[in-house]
Amino acid sequence: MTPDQRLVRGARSRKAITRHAVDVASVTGLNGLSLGKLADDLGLSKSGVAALFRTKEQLQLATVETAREAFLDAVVRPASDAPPGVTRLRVLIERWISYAEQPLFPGGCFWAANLPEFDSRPGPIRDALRRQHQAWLALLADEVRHATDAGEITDPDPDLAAFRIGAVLTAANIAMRLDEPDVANKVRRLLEDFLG
Amino acid sequence: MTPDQRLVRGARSRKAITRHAVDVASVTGLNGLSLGKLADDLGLSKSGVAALFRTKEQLQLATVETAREAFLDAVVRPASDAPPGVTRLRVLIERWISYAEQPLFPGGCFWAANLPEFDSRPGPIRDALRRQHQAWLALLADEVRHATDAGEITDPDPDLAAFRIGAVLTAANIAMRLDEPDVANKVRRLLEDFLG
DNA sequence: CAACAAACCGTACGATCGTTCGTACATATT
DNA sequence: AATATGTACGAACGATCGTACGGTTTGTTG
Repeated sequence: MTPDQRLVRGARSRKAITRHAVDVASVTGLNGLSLGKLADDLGLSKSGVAALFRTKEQLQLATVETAREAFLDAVVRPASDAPPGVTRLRVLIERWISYAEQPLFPGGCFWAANLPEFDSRPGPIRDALRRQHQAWLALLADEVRHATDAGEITDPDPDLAAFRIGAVLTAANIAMRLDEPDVANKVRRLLEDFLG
Repeated sequence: MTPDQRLVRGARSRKAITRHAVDVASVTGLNGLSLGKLADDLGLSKSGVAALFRTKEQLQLATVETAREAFLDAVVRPASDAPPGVTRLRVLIERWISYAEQPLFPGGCFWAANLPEFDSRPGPIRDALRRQHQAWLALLADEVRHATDAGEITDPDPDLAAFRIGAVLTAANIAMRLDEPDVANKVRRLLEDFLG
């Protein structure tokens, strides 16, 4: 069962395209993507790009998925080395701040950039973005739960705590994008206040 | 000095167009605006709309300004009846929740929808949106300052408090747009916890 | 009355968009 | 060896975009 090299090639091309599309979409939004632009940027033909994803919406969906993988690699996976509870929570937050401060994507947080554009437009793209957003909040909530179970902190509503953490982080992303000073420390103070 | 009726007419037309443009932009974003679409929606000609605003960017800027006025009418001005400090802060927050829950604009908060789209794109639109965003946070901070000066609450950093309130509110807007349940009460609990 | 200005329209322009079709080539399958 | 599949391309399509020009109508100013 040797792998089909045609499919391997295709998968590699798709990945290269969506990885670049993530960068573009973090600035211009998923709607700002254009097949011609992407093709030009990568030295491909427009029809070639269009053929790999049968429609633009599928390109956008694949882009969303690629963004998720990059986010997991940069933020979530590194934190899984830390012990559950408050310390892992701290690593997650610290990683997220780096993710926004030395931007993994040139436009900052991918979801902060694209959720507002699609949250009022029903369809598979909104569904995918919402699913990922909820997964991120659920991850935070789980860690808060761990922390309360271990007695590290006391919090009556882990879901609410996760909502609050997520709110501060995405607000921090906007503030950084608007070139406001000292945002990272602002966030650290707010969240340390919460964890202490 | 009777007013020039031609200019009056023009101003009224511009207002009608930008008021509709605000609604559209709250869903599709300011980039999703199109002269042809706006003209069709309002029964005008594309070239007529284009002539009233000399360029699309100026239409977008006028749209941003119209959104600001509508926001002031719906959220800020009603709260100015309440006495400064905690109670006015409460009215502001309650008004903002209504503003997002029974949306003044069909796509929810105008700035939550458009700031992420322009925060990485230098230019007059980003500048205008940022100015308004900062004015909103400054308003919240001023009210927090009033409250601490009056001894109603104790808070070492009103700017940080405003950042926190704004963060929770915009996160609430997203959550509502994603059809999550009971968001308003979530927010009320978080902010009451802060004000109490 | 003459000159001007603004609102508004119809038309047309170049550009860009997503999509489709036919084709060439490499790889798998039978 | 014959057939099918997937990548990639060039060319062309209809649609839509922002903008520009000329002309008509209505109101203002000299």
